[in-house]
Amino acid sequence: MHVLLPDGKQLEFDHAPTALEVAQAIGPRLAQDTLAASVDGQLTDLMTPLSDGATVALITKKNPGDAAPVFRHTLAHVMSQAVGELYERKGYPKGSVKRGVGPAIDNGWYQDFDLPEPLREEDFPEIEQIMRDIISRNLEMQRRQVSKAQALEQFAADPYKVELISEFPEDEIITFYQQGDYIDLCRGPHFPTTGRLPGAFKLMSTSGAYWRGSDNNPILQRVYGVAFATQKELDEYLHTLEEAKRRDHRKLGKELELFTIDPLVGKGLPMWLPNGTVLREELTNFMKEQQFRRNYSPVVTPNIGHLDLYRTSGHYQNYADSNFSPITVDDEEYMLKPMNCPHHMRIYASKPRSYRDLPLRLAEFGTVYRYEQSGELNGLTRVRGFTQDDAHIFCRPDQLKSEFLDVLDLTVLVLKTFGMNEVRFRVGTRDPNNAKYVGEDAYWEMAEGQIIEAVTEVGLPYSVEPGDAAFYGPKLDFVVKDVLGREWQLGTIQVDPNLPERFDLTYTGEDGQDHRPIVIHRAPFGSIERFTGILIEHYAGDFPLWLAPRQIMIIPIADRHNDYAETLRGELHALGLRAEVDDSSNRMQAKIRDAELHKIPVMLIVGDKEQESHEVSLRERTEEGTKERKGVKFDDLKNELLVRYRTRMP
RNA sequence: GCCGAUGUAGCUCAGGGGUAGAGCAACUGAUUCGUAAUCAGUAGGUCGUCGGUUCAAAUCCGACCCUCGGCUCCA
Repeated sequence: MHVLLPDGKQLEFDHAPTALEVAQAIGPRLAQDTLAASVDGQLTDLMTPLSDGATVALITKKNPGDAAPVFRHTLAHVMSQAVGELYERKGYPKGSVKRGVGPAIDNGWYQDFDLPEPLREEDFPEIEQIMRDIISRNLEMQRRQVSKAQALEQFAADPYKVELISEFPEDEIITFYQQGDYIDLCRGPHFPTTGRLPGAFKLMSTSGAYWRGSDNNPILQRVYGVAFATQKELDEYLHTLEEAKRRDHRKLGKELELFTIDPLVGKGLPMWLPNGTVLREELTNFMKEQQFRRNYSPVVTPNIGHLDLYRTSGHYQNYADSNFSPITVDDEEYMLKPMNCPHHMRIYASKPRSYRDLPLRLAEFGTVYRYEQSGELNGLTRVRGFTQDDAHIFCRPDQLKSEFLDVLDLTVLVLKTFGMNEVRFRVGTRDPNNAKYVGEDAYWEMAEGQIIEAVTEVGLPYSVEPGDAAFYGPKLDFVVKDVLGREWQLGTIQVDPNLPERFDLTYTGEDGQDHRPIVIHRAPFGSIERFTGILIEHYAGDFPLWLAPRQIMIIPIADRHNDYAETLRGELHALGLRAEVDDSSNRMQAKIRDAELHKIPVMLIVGDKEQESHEVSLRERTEEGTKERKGVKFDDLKNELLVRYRTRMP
């Protein structure tokens, strides 16, 4: 038996060694400082026997962050043990705490419990204290392997573990880990001792979670924790959470008076306030301009449709759970529209189409209504009524790729315009083993191939995710990462031969025969509500000039400058710029503070000097901070602002 | 929908069985000031809703609603 070290050195053993034994063979000091190992690139612990010829890189106290998933996992066990001890302190007999799963996740871990009485967040400090105590006991994490029968006996008192073990194959060797008197079924890996665990952890929250993720199962109590190799990283993470709170679009939406959600109107039904509407209209104008250039044809369709329309499209049957219930009028049934496509299909069908008419690009800012579960509703990002920047491109198979390329081009322009630089494209293809996908193999191969060709041609980074396609065709989603590293799914492009089929859409080809068009569904913003929510957080409310609902605040230093300020406001307004005068009796400093708090990007300060020479003093909020320019000719500034606005520069 | 937490003035929050509090915002008056808070005064609340306990409920109990954190779902 031998193992390889990263420097190419080879170590011989007369048995399958663990990574700890490898470390000991190199030196006892190293063995003490080793936390985990990377074996053939896979994170492993020190207690697991290695296979012959494996390459072993030891992770030591020098860079403990490399072993983060391992110590997070071990901390889940330590917390699990601590919770057991807490309930003993509360007077419950040993074994009354039952456990679900407890994996490491991004930034930390969670552990599910079935508890005799719910855990409260007030209990966190005590649990953390017990955890620190367990760490200071420096318990050894022992790895044990038993047969399935022995495991069933070992965990007989814990129904959740029994359920998991029962599903293993009969001959499976079952691994569990033990520290002190705490034993848990677990695949590992773990730190060798609790004493080597970092102290930079914190219990964050508790919530309910269904056993094995199914709402038919009992609900367990899940406790979340975060952990890092160093206190500094933990502090940074907590700071990021604070930053996320500061950027929260629900908070900023209220402060900047962008939108409101009123229970009397209905939950999940946001109303756009004047400031928010200005922002929304800037977004839709941008998209309208682009669609005009790309020869889209705008259409408008009603907010409800006959139930037969959705029976034909399949939306009524396939998405019954998330539609609003039908409305009966004069013995006919109607439904709030959950998608715009069925209406657009009927517009296509409203007259005979020739191959010369294609591609036909029907675009609509269409408002749709979907019944989202109440617990899902969230500000603007998850709502029951929203508007899509929707379009359906009806094309011939030979036009598919060029149309797809044009949609991709538009998408990339959108991302660039809003400074969303970290973006990921996800090509959802069919899972060949899943029967839900309709249509012929030849079609799928053609459509999937064309999408991947188009994405490659544009030179975008993409991943292919089998099984992620819609049941009728492949799709392309774009996912952006924000400044805080959170991912948001924006728009989507889907290729669909199914709806033209269901609606029996045809065009007359060159050959005089009827042919079936293909439809591309696309929505670069996706939902305008959701996109706006993401934009608010992306800019932290500091919108670029063209998007800022309140662009310019003119600040007269004293009342005698109000008339001059009002003249300037009128001139700016005549150019289409959004300018206001703060003619309150506040001091200039207070007016500036007020404009700052409202995140108004441009402040024009005018006093005696400016009034005499038809100038302004400029104070701007920029990404780099406050920028001041004094003695600026107003006529020059007017032009500058107008150009910036029209060209959508920051 | 499920689990848990929360709900006091427009906003941020204090109070906790016996007359409802502060700061900011609003309004009125004074002040006219050079790059993030001028001073004084006035007004503002069915303490989420409904019910119960009590001589007395914003406070204790119950149900419901909204919101928040998760779970599940997302054409």
